[in-house]
Amino acid sequence: MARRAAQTIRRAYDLLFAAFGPQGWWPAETRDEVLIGAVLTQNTSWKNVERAIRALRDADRITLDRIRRTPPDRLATLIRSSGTHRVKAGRLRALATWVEERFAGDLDRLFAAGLPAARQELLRVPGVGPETADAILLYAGNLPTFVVDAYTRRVLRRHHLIAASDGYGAVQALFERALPTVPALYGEYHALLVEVGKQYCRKRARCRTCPLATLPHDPDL
DNA sequence: TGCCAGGCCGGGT
DNA sequence: ACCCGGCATGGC
Repeated sequence: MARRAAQTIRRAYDLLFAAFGPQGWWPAETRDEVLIGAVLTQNTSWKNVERAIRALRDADRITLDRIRRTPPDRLATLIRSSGTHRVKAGRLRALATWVEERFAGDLDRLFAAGLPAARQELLRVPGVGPETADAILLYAGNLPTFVVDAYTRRVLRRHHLIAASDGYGAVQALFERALPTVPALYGEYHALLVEVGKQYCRKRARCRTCPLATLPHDPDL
């Protein structure tokens, strides 16, 4: 039961890693960029986020400190390609302001609190939900918290490892019980799930040739 | 050509 | 405690 699910989770990692190799996530050059990208990619394809990141970089505003001091309208215009840009401009400013005021702009102070304290604090920032918080903690802070996103759910659902009604915490706990507590492993696994989701879960027909097709699954889920 | 993407929030039941 | 609409651009 739970034992079997854990084995499947570990087996799936091996299959995905064999198929795709190391992903080297998060795609960012600095820790600030991880936080920025984590907000920008909310319900948005990474492709559109890349444009926004590029615009921020070209405008020399790709740090939390510069974002905090950019007028909301100006910021919204720069990140327009990421969709829901006025909402995200506000969220970026809220996050940047919070890091400055609460930690004097030093992310080390946030991450030094460790889990679960840093997570609980992050979740109080408006615009930061569970996935965004976990992405920040894992990829910028190197803290072992598993990131659960829409692809993760879809893949696990398809392989009967979760129920449709399972919440974020339940899915996360499944991974964290099945795997050794290693941030690099969590990070690699999440990236692999996104990759397999993008390539094989969008169209039902592709499901057949997915690296995970040898595991029990249902393409209709 | 609609539908959806690496969510989150607020209001209504 | 769930459920739903809003946010919004660009790609397939």
